Amino acid sequence: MTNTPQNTLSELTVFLAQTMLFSGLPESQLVKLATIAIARSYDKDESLFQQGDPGAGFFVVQLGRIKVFKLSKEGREQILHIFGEFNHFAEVPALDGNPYPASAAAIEPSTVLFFPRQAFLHLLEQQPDIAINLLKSLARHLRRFSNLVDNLTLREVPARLAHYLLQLSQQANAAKTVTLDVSKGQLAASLGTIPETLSRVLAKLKRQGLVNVQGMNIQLLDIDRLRELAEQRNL
Amino acid sequence: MTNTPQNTLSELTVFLAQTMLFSGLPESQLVKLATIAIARSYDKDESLFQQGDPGAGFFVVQLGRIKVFKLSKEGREQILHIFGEFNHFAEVPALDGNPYPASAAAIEPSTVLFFPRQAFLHLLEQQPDIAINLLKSLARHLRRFSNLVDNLTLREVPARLAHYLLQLSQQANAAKTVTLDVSKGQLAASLGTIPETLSRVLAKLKRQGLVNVQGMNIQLLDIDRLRELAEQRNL
DNA sequence: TGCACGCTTTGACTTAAGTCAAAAATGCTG
DNA sequence: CAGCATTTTTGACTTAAGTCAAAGCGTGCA
Repeated sequence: MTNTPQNTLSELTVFLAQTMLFSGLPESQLVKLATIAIARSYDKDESLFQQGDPGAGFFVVQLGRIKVFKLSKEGREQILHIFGEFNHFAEVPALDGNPYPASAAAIEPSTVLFFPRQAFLHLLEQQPDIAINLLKSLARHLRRFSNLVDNLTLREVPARLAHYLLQLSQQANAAKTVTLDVSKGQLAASLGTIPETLSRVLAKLKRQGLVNVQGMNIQLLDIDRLRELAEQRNL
Repeated sequence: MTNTPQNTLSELTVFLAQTMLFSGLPESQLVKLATIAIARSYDKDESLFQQGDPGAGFFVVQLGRIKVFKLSKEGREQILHIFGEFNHFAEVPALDGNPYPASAAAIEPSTVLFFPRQAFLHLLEQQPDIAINLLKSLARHLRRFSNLVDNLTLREVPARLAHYLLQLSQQANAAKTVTLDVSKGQLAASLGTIPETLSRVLAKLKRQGLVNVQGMNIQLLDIDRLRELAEQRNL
């Protein structure tokens, strides 16, 4: 990790205004926020913090992508979410001061803004608007979790994969061909499985004529049946 | 469901002040809150709302217990959490107006206070203290979820069960014998499994001399090994 | 250009946990 | 207290998904 002090204050405020958390705030508040933010850069695979570390503050992704994940004792990884530019995470430890409940690492070279807990709490007290935005933000995280639990326990791997592919397609406004935004290994960890299983399931979908796979590009051949598969939860 | 208008306003304010969400609020605010609250009673197994229903508002449990759960298409149930007296839930749909992401039902005869979305949002705007409490509350929910995902995907059933039993023991300040607070069927649904599997796992722990089971009472015979088992995530 | 490393795939096998069905236990309710 | 309904347990079986090991690929670096 390296501290990267190259942002000017006005660059920072412009950036902050584009995040969900700080959008709509008056310039004066943004400047204060920019003052307490600490820019940090991370290499690919470098860790930001580990599960159990004291909750020192929260992060806003300025550039790159950060995965937040849990690790089992045997080393299996469950990715909770991957955060991209303008996203923020770890607000809860920043709020309650308890340890981070998960770990975080950069999946590509990344720059983040770190907001130390105390300074942030201080600002929060003064600015109720931030509290409202923070509420929205936590609400979003909660819906994500609720969805994750649903996927992980009530659907089997093929359904989770189909669901994921359809979502990707959605985001690329209903494109028939999608490009994976993470490596297959990371995708497996996001779907709550391992690379071998993902590979086999993809091969099965291919065999059944639902998709065509070449590397990271996946052609969705039969959206209807994929949708059916995604809907069909558990067995 | 029946509306139960028997609370007096002062009874209500006294009650509300004891919830995490409304603690520390001035009397005047509590009265306003009491005015918009609607008391409802439910029989055992009666539904409060279903996944997908429009987010009409949130709930505070006055009496009894409410389970919040997801259902797979095949009817398997995953309990997200069971809320008891003074607990509140479904704040997110009340905040963002989107549909309930899960279903809720009474697991015993229960009375809840329902806070309709619009009236609540109105109060929220006027009272920043409520926003702060709400933040704490959502933070708590998020930590719970994070823990749930950990359990469900990174630990196998025996570890989840051991973890649950130890937690129960903790709550009864380290009692050696705990009484299940829910039926075994509901416990299975909380642990992300089915009654048959739970039954078998309990039998195994018994065979191994870790516990003694008689109905809902479970004697923890070897806390250390239980702890080991709980710690041991996945295989 | 080539080779070396990491990622992905494939194969053979194991295993945790689900399914279905029936028996046993429990607990209400009249 | 009997009798019925629900819950829990047990048994035999199936299956999804994990493990371990080896083989393919593919990309980037020297």
